[in-house]
Amino acid sequence: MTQLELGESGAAAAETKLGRRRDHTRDPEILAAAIEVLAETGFDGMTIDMVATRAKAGKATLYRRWPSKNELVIDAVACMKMGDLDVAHLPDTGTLRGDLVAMIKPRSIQEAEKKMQIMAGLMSMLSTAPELADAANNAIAKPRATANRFLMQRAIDRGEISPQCDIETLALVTPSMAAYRTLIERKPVDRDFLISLIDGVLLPALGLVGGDPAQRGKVQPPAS
Amino acid sequence: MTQLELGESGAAAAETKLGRRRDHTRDPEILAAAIEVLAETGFDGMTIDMVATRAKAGKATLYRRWPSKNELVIDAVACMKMGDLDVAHLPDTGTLRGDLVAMIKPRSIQEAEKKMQIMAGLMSMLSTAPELADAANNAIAKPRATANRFLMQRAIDRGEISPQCDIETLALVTPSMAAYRTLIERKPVDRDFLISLIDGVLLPALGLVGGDPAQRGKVQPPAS
DNA sequence: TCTATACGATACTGTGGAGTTCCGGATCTC
DNA sequence: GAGATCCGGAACTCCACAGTATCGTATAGA
Repeated sequence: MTQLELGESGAAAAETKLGRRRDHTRDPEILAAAIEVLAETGFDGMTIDMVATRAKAGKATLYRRWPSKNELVIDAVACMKMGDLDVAHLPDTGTLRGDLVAMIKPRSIQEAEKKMQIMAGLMSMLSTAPELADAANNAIAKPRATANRFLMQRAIDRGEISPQCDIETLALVTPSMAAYRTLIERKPVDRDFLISLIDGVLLPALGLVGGDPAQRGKVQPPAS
Repeated sequence: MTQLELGESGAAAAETKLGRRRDHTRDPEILAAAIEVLAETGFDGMTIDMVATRAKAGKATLYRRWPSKNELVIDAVACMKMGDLDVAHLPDTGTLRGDLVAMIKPRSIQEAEKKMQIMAGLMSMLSTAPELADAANNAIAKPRATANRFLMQRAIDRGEISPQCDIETLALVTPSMAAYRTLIERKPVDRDFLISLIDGVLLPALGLVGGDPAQRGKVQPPAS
């Protein structure tokens, strides 16, 4: 956003006046390189030279576009658009469990893990750059929770689960626990893990059976 | 552990031979100072001078004990013992909900938030120092999950909840979601949030009612 | 074709922090 | 009290990286 504003409004007039305009066609490559390096080394380990080299650009070129390393990173995170989690592309299998399981794809797992790497790399910067915290939250964290919320709301609408359910909180279960597992436990977020979340936490909490239907009815009433 | 071994076995003999031995009485203060600075500035923002100044020690003194900044931090995290989550001190109210709610104390919330600050500060280092990742996980993450698991197992033993429940996964719900909320969403982990986890996720998933008993029975059978 | 400008590459500067060395004074042991 | 050693403090070296300046080249526009 930052550089888009500059590129499209302020600078453009001056650029067309004389000679050729600044070549913005390579900006996406630079931003992508920044994201890659960020994911691999973290914000503090990342150097401008690394990004420039990876993007096959000169360091000066980067500084012609972004005033500092911080601005570059903020822009890179804000412009980061990964695979679609748009409402239009979400699965619709007819049952909530079907939908949730259908969202487990190797591609989306891999993407989520990369997002988490990026988030880990940003961690040290988040407390001192609130704008970055927002950008990271919007690009990395929110989309999955939004998708979950949508699927659950649809399940409520068709009467599969009770409208009393706390879907606000439940929509955060998968992203939270996947983040915890990746960032802190350092274990892989594989299919088994996600299935155990669905069948061991989400569906039971929503009043649906988990994995083993045999456990239905075995639950005792609460000691009141 | 590292410095304890050195202090008690190898170096001790040499130290007693001549003059007085190295004064290890101030090590805890130094480690505590390191933890404080770590929580405030993160690993990369932390300097040895900051730690030395805060501990009212000389920088050279720190290097006499730990060979590098990394070792110091690893030791500080490993030796970090905060308020007790020992099994012996856990609440026992007779019901699982009572126990879980009894664990919500301003003191423990505050402590958990500090732990998360530390974890955030360590994040950038975790991928390059596996030993640190283990130390951090043991000191920061595991204790709360262990406590939750103990409370749930006790609830199983007294027949309050089904033994089929996936308590392994469910024990991680609170720490995971609290971590996500602190580190990524940057919202406070307050009592309301924890209560909504207990009543909106944990208890329903365990087959107990959540907050509002009126919703019992409204749940439809699963679409099979 | 000519000119102006942006480009990539590279050399340079300045700063900040890791790790080292040295010193005067305090403290323990004998 | 004497001797040895460790302490806190401060000055020092060394290096990595942010940010700047320069240069030869490539290319778009006139």
